[in-house]
Amino acid sequence: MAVSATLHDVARIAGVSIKTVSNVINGYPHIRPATRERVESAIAELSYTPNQTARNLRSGRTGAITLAVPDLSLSYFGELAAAVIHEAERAGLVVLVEQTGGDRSREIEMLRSPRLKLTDGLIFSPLGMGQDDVDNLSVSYPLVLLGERIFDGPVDHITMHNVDSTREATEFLIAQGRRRIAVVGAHKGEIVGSAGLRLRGYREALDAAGIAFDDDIVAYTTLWHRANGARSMRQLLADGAKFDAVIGLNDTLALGAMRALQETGRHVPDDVVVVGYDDLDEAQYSIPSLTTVDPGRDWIARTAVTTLQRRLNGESADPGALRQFAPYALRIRESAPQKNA
Amino acid sequence: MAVSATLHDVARIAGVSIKTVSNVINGYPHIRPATRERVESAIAELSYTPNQTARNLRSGRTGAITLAVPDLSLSYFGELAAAVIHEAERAGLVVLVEQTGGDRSREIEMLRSPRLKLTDGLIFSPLGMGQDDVDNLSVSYPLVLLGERIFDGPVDHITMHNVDSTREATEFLIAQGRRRIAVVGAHKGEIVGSAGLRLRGYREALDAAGIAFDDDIVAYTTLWHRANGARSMRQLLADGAKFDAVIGLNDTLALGAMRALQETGRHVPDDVVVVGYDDLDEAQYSIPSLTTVDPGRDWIARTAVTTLQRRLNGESADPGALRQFAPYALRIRESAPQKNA
DNA sequence: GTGAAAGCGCTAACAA
DNA sequence: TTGTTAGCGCTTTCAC
Repeated sequence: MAVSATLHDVARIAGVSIKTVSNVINGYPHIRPATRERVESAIAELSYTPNQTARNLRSGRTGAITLAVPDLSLSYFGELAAAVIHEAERAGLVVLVEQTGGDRSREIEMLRSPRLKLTDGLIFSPLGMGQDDVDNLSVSYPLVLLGERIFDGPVDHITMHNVDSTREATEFLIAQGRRRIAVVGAHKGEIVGSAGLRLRGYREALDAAGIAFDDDIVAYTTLWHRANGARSMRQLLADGAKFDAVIGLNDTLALGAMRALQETGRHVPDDVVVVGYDDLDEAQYSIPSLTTVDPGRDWIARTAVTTLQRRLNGESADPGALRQFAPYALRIRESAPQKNA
Repeated sequence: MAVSATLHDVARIAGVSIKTVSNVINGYPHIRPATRERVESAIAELSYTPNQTARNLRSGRTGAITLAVPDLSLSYFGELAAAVIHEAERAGLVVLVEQTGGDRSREIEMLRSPRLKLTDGLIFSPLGMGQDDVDNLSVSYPLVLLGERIFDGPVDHITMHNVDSTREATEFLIAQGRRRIAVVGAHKGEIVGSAGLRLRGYREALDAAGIAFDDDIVAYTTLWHRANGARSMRQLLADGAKFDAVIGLNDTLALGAMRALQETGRHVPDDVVVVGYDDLDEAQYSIPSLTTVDPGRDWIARTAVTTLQRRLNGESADPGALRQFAPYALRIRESAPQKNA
């Protein structure tokens, strides 16, 4: 990181060879105490620290991994990154963070970027790429894929029970007597992807309950942030849509929608109940607090790091175990409370 | 990042020397077209990419910087990191993110960590270290300090107008006719640090308006997150404190406090007005939206990166210009609206 | 316009 | 127990 002493400088001062210095630094046990002491005082005198880059070149490893997410200012990815960095630190790895903006071409470019060469492997959470781009995942470095944009790729993949969990959340609303359940954040025509899968879970629950799907209470919006949640909800209200419940396909959408509901005088949960998806920290402290799906973010972070590390250590994937699903749970709070029987 | 072709492999296939290959890669202009073509097809054939680590060793630079923050799951730091990474990318740098947890000893340890050797410089936002730890900032690599924990250190320092901006926010409340302004998030006995400085701005505004400071409406809490904002507010209410306004020393505290107010039936802004500090994305979409101080986060990120880069390029600091203040602005929203005259 | 060779700082065979 | 030496893959004088 700066002009500093080298192994040779230390060796010269201590009157030994660089090998001996190297041995001392790397904790090689069989060194005469007197020698060790001389080396250590030389190290202290020069305040020598090993050049990490040279070590990397020698060892072929950097001890760093890359995490690529759409944007850290999106709460979900901020919390995911926090968890990944935390887990990586426990594994002795540091994390370089890239932001793709969720843009397909930037994601593809990122996969081939020479900048990745700075790290040993990649944890990648795409948002713009789709099934057609699966070939781009055939890269020459260890890669762990997160999310639901691409399936059956040639890489380890950690994903959520999107369909099951959203079905369960919808069933919960139906069990509370709700029949007109609006959706905020759907993506037109999407089959895979978080939006498509969660919408499928929603529809499966409706079907099972014999409730007709009504496209008039489904709001479509691309980027999942608060502003779009609020805008979509205002649009639904302006269109005169009638509903007694809302599912935001993520928490920020739900929070934005809740805000729009309340600014037009609707009461949550008395008039409309609202559920989200992600269990952000914020979901506990919104007003009202948000009923939501906890998608197992910490589990995902931990599994991503340990899986990547296994590949870094050369373990090849068990072909049957490439895909791993995070455990989920419905967190029932005030915005869609459990009715007392 | 993986076993891959080297310059020598390419040179052999192309029938040239490695120097020529290197020239082609680095865009050296004077190469015979035929030669260039042979080299390029050899590169393509082997799908060769340069080994970044070797380049780093040679050049003494990595093209990466470290950003150390308390925790990315704290919205402020998530948004700050997003801005820093964005600016760094524009400057051709990648960013390694470390989380210190805001813990003093981990912060100090981080400054000396050999892991930093992987990058060229550090942007450091401490939370636990204080003025007494200033000596730890005398490091051998380029360092840019963010925040208000340490002043007059030997390094570039980017900070906020904490006192002025909070005074202005408080004056705004006073101008709206508020006299009993509670504070959430104060730190007992703190002089420097965000909490101490912001509280000082608050007191200056009170003094100027001839309003007595009342410790009974100041809630002390260490970690600035939603839960503590809510807890502090509940405590104030339980203690029977009387107030007509609340200043949260950051947005998450203010949002938590607002939540606690509303769950006990208080209306914001009719009964109590609330202002925060940070202008998180969320502040625009809370219910009601939050009046807050925009501390110039993007400016901070941009200035941090450009300042660090200047040091990386060997420019020494102008001693008088080590300290830079971000421009701030009060964002007036629904939680503490501007009264119409 | 292209090649040969030194060396960035370190690790790890292999010797002594 | 310690020293010598050969690279890791690249950039960069300095020749030709």
